[in-house]
Amino acid sequence: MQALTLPLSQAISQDTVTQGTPSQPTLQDVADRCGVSTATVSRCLNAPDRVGKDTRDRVLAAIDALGYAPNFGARLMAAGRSNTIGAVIPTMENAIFAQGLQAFQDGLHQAGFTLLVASSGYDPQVEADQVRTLASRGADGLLLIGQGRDKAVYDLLHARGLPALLAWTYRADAPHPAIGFDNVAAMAELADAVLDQGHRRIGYISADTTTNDRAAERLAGVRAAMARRGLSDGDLELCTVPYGIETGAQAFRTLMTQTNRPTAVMCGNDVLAAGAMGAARDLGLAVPKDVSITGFDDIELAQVTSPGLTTVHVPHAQMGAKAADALVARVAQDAPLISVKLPTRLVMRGTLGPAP
Amino acid sequence: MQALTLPLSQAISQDTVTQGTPSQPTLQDVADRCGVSTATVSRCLNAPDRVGKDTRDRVLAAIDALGYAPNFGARLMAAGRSNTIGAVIPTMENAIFAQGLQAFQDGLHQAGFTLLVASSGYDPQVEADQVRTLASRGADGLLLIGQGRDKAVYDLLHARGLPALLAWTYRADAPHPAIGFDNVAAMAELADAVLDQGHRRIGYISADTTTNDRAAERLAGVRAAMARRGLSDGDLELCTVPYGIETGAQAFRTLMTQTNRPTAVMCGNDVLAAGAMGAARDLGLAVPKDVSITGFDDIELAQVTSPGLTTVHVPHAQMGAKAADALVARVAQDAPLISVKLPTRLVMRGTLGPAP
DNA sequence: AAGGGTAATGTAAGCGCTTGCATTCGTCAA
DNA sequence: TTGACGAATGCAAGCGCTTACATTACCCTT
Repeated sequence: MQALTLPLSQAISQDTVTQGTPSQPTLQDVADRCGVSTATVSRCLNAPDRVGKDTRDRVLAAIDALGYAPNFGARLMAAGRSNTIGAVIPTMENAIFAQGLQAFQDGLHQAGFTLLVASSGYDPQVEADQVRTLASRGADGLLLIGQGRDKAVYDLLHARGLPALLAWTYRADAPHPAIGFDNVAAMAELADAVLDQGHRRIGYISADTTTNDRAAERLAGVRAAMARRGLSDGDLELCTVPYGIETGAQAFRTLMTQTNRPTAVMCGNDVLAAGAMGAARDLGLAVPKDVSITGFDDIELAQVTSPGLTTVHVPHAQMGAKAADALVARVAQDAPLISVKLPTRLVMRGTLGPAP
Repeated sequence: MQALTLPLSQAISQDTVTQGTPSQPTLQDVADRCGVSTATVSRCLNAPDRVGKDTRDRVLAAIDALGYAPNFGARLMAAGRSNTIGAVIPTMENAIFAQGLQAFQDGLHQAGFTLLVASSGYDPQVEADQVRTLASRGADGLLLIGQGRDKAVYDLLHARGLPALLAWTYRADAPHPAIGFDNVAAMAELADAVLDQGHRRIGYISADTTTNDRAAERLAGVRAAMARRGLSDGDLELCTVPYGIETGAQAFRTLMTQTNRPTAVMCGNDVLAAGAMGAARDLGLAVPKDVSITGFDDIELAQVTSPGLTTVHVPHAQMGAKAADALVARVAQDAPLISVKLPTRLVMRGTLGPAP
């Protein structure tokens, strides 16, 4: 065992740098080896029932023996299909999309599809780039997050004939097929619960609403709920920050150090809320006695804070799985993409209490 | 706004199902449009300085006008390079690899490379499959997690001439280039800190050590530290569970409900530790007064528990960035892959205290 | 026994791009 | 003026695979 204080250390082992030609076995090699044509081998792989049983066995054995694996580029070019679905998500940094994406990937894998993931960092320009990249890589279909993006992107998809499914969003009036939930209504329901506890000064920590339509919708949900009770916009103290635990903490401090501070701080998602929880602890504020805090998404984080975060549960896994099924059906059987609205559910843990 | 209680709902909008041929513009189209050969257009893209300035401008304009994007499959087949790096990680579900991966992706993107991510679910068989898939997709290089995997996988990589870099691991005696940290030493250091607090009955919650060499190494670190103090294996209460917050909680309950229970519970990573924290709360045990808990990794979760988790900080972002640089250099300039050991650091938050 | 049908397999034409080599053409030195 | 040379460009051969169509070999049916 080594001392832990070793400095960042030096070269130890290295791989063998490019030598000879490791050239892969090709269809032709397999064909030669069992005295059939490449067509037959190809059919063994793509339509096994169109090949005689013994030939098939022989071919499969040869494939195994040679360690043959089809060349993706060639296949893509010849067949025009890639058995690949691309996904562009805003970020991989936090766990918001992790569980849904994992389910999505599992679903695809089961159907023999591969998932290509790209992240945009919430930048529309980058997202457009990533879509282009995935398209030119031959993705057969795409999963995108949210509705809000440049028309140019939708045009590109249409021009390419590339089916796209939107996720983490659902709006009855949306022009594109989507699978998700109603951000507005879900956050409004949570806001109702908060207002029911007698809170009238509400703080709200939001992600940037200009490039993130889910964030905008959630904010709209709070506003709607407040309006229904006759509360004005002035009763909502808004603080917009980038996603992150630390930024959430800062925003919370900002909200709580002003005069006439809110009695409840609602957050656009659990990550921000977790940050707020930490800041509350540091400020010596008891949750929910001194201040209530809520989140949104119900990711793992929400169970870990103390007390557990009151939040909105989103069926991530179900959404990912259904999205995979839908896209596979669309790509493989030309089934139309259909919008689906999934139910969300309030999860009352311990961070929401009556107004002091 | 809709009622939140709406049932999982039905078809609303659908995309236009396959029509006409959306066929993309090709190199030939671009070439025709400006009266040059495809070779010239290709060179404009791949070796601009080998083309006259005015021709180049004309071609680039045409590319823009036509919205041309190169066909990846064709390019891969003709050139044999894909400008793609693949990564196979155990899971996307929790945040353990998220931050490192994000940094990795950023680094690659900056160098003009694309990242392909696949996850294995800690299943060696699936991992081997994913490696094969990525290889046949023309990945120019691979990032893999940990050292432990079947020799067949390494053979495959070697046969393909596919450079691979291992991450989240570093061992001086390792046969393959790796960038990471010394799991054994890092966990031993943490165990020393625990033992320094007078704990003698140690509980340890581990992930499955048979398919996860990092988990095995961390466990070895604890054992080594204990051995150095003359403690026997009997003083270590081991509980092995799959990764997860809930499984961590269960394991903690198991450890604490037995007679002669441990005074400190060390966990193989922060996710398990977060679960343990929750279980401690539910059992009415104060941390660290009644029991100490430690984690490993220092992911976001670790800041969110109350009190904050005492853990081992791993330089995820640095690791991801360096891995990207190394692989790009290897692929683009044939630079040898070099093993790098990064420093870890104990983070004393609040969950480790003196033995009761 | 002949004709027709079917299942199994082979033939060969691309898919869109890169790149080694050939060609063209203008420039410059002798 | 001529030849050599280099820069710019064109030509065309693949890269490994899929698939429409052609061919072959059987097995039935009448």
